[in-house]
Amino acid sequence: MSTLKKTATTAEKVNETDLQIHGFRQTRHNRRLELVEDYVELIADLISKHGEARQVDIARELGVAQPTVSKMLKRLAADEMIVQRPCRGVFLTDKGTKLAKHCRERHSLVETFLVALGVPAEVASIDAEGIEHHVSEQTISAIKKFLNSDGASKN
Amino acid sequence: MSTLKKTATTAEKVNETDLQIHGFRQTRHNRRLELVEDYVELIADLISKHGEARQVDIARELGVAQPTVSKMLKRLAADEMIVQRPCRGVFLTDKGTKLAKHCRERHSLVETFLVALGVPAEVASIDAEGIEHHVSEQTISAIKKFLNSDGASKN
DNA sequence: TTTAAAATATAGCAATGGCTATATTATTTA
DNA sequence: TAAATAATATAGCCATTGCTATATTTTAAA
Repeated sequence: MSTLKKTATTAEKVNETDLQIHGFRQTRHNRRLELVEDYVELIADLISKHGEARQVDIARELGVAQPTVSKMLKRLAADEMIVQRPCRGVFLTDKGTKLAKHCRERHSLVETFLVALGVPAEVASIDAEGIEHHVSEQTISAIKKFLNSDGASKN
Repeated sequence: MSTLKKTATTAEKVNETDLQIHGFRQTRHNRRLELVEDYVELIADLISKHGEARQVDIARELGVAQPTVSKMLKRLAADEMIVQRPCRGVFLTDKGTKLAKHCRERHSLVETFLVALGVPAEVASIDAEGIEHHVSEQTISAIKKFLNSDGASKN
């Protein structure tokens, strides 16, 4: 009945759907990085605003419980994104700083872009939060190009 | 030391960061729906292309194992998104069809938009996969408006 | 109508990301 | 310095999403 049935177990099918598989795999991979990116980005924000990033602050900002943050920070420390100093909060390593910088730039770019498109600021803020992690370098370039020409056309 | 410390345990803080919390909560909520949306969208695609959507096909397209699909379909059936017919694949309920339609439209809109922005088709396809789940109705409207005016300016 | 093959289901494991309740460890302050 | 408070860590639970290995059920074929 199905055109797929006959070859469902053969190897030829693989090539046919390779791109699709790659797409979903890439997306799943991005989804696993989302939380890490949220954390380093938030930690950078807290440090720049308040000079420190404590677990209670992170937990409050993210809307999760403190032990959840504690567990995640352990993971980030294992990944060498942060260092923890007792009762003094967490600090970004070079690696973490680089990632945070990248995320902040990408985040603000996406948010600016949405606002430029006419999305209300509050909604743009929420959408950007989810979208940012899935924006490739090529799309970043395209957005930058758009913002430049858009800005030029309005001046 | 920190400006947060003094009031960290008081209720006043809540209002101050309410929006931020709401943003992350919204994003976490969206993230939980991503998989459901991926499935119904893919099921709709498979049915329209091949007249049926079997677990093996879904698994191959998503790049996961068949038991993973089996488990997820159980959840989708419990959510009344699909009905399962043994050895005949899965079919969308009205509810599932509505969601799939919405997702497909949103997905293709985002992909079209990225291409219109100048993102290479292959990259646009991957990025759209991740982005689509985080695009609000307001952003959809803004994109539609852009595509219309963009199309008009080139005609 | 058995048998072979295909499709689906189940069992059982692991990692992740939540939670509450309860230590433990640092820092202040009395 | 001892006690109180603040910050962090740990224990132990749950749900989700993946996996492999192995049933079980359906369909098709001999």
